[in-house]
Amino acid sequence: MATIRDVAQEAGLSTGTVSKVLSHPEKVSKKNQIKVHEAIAKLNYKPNMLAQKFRSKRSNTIVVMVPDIANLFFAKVISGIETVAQASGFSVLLGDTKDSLAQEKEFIKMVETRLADGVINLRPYRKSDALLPKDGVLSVAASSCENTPSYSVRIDNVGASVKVINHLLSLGHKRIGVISGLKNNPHTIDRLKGYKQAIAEAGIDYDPSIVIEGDFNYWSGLSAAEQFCKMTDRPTAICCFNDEMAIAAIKGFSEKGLKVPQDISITGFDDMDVSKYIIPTLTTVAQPAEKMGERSAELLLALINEDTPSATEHILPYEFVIRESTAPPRH
Amino acid sequence: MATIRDVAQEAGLSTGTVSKVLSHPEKVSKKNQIKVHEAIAKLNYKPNMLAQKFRSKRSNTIVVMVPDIANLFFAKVISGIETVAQASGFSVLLGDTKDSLAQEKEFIKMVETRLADGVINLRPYRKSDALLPKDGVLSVAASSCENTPSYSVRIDNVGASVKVINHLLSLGHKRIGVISGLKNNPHTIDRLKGYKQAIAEAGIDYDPSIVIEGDFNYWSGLSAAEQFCKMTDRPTAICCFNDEMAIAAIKGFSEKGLKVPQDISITGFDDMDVSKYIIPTLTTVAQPAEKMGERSAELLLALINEDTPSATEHILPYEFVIRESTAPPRH
DNA sequence: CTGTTAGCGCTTTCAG
DNA sequence: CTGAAAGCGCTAACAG
Repeated sequence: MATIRDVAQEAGLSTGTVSKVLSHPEKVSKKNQIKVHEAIAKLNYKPNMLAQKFRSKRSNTIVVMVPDIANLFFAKVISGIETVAQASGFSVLLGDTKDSLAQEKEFIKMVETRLADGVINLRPYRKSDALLPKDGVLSVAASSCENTPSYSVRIDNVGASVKVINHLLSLGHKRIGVISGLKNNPHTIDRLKGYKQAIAEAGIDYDPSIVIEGDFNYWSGLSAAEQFCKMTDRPTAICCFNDEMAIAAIKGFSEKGLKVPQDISITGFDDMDVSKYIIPTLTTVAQPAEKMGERSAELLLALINEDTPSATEHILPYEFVIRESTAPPRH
Repeated sequence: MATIRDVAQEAGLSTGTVSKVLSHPEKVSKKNQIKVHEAIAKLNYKPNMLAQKFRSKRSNTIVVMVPDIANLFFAKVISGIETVAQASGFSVLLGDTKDSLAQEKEFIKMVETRLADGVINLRPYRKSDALLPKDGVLSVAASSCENTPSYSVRIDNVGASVKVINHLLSLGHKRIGVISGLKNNPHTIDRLKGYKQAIAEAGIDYDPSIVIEGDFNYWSGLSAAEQFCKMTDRPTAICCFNDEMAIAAIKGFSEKGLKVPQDISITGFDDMDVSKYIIPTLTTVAQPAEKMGERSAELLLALINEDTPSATEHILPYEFVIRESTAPPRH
């Protein structure tokens, strides 16, 4: 394996000059630049980046921690991060934490040990369970929630939730159920806050019996739908806290002979691709996933370059998409 | 930032001993181990992994090249890779190539420059467009196709395709259409080969007019369905080369008033999660995505450890899942 | 078991 | 503009 010294020897120059040709060619005479490039070609020399990074104390790498990479929303955020990172010559180290705090610690250690320059966390978290921010660890939270204790990028979950409920109210729904995420999940908390706020404004009392806890996965949506079917005073509309559970609910109600949206309206959250494919297409809140990734990466790179970002919280616009799954209630 | 020398000084020992405590503690006396750990804690020392990797010439990193990370199938393969890599103390560097060969070259360079020990490629390729294998670059192809010129992991695409068509034939279908992927995509080639093989065996002539080229994306499936609707001698069943196009086709036919499966049967490929959610649920070929990722990682790690893997081609079992979207044709 | 020492391959002053 | 030389922080002989 050829080293810089071999190249120097081959070119009849010093290692310092060769190094300069690679990083600051304008400071080397044209003649010697050519000599060096010829030697590099002849020896098929590839600089050892590990040595380069070690020496220059810059890893040019960021780590992205994700609870579950096989989740389309996260995958899209990551895609946005990659775009920005690549454009700046940064690599992204993927950290699939499988929702384990121990794993998160492991990945944070990567930046403490200089393997990476900073970290983007895709798990939403509040002060209580926050491993971040941490001294000496540059970090930003993507897809975060209210009161995130560090640089963060998110949508206004509370506002989006209010918008969904107002849409249902305006269609004439009075009894609106919820399939939420896990109780202590930050997104659940924010979206539930919006729900309560909206119905309160409409003069409707909060009825916990029609707020069923899900876990953002398909099966929990299905089982919630079954529970709703058994109710004597069933809601005429259900607001689901993500698309996956909404799609499951549609399936669940259909199987019990209820038609969506004629018999019951359903809304989602996220706007996954499939949400425009299914029958009926889903009314939902579109999060700008790729954009959120891009912004997070820009923020982190700014931090790494010791710029001070303009703001701590970056709240991106969402879009409320009305499709076929919502309609006025039968009376 | 504390270095190993600071720790050595604090503990009243040499750097060699400190280093050994970290890597081979059994070769150091208990007493000194304690001293070292105390010094580490006191100084909040974190070893510089960049120096460590540089010195030991092992990056303990693999790069995964993926054409599009926001594709659930790939995301699942990656998840499998992560699992195995993490268990062996390896990190995975994510390389979203966005289908660009130039980007692939960039990522391959990472292993040539010792930033990574090897690479897993998720884009299927043949000899013609192969950047890999390459001297000095350990690599394995995950989700590959026939005639992949390197270590590879895949399912038997030809056989799976035959199975799908035989299922449709056994239901009584005689005119079976195809929505394929891009013509020169290796998976398209393998699956089309299976299709031709199966109808030939059934004594049916190949009719290119009912084989419509898609691109594995939703919109191409939708437009193909519309083309089929216009045909006077429309097929009674359509074999789609992935689930996304199959789901689009179901939507397309439904919009034209055709019922699936009563009026037309549809099959997919991949078995994405949504395929069991949609209405009707989709008959499809389930690829063991996570397993494929795990196997690929195991293979690459073996290569890195200079073991010689048992085989070059690893063909994993697929599962043919019969659901609601296929039924006998109306006559 | 412990300390000493010689680098890994590269970048970066600093003279010339 | 170029070369010589001093390390970056760590590991791995080797000698004691």
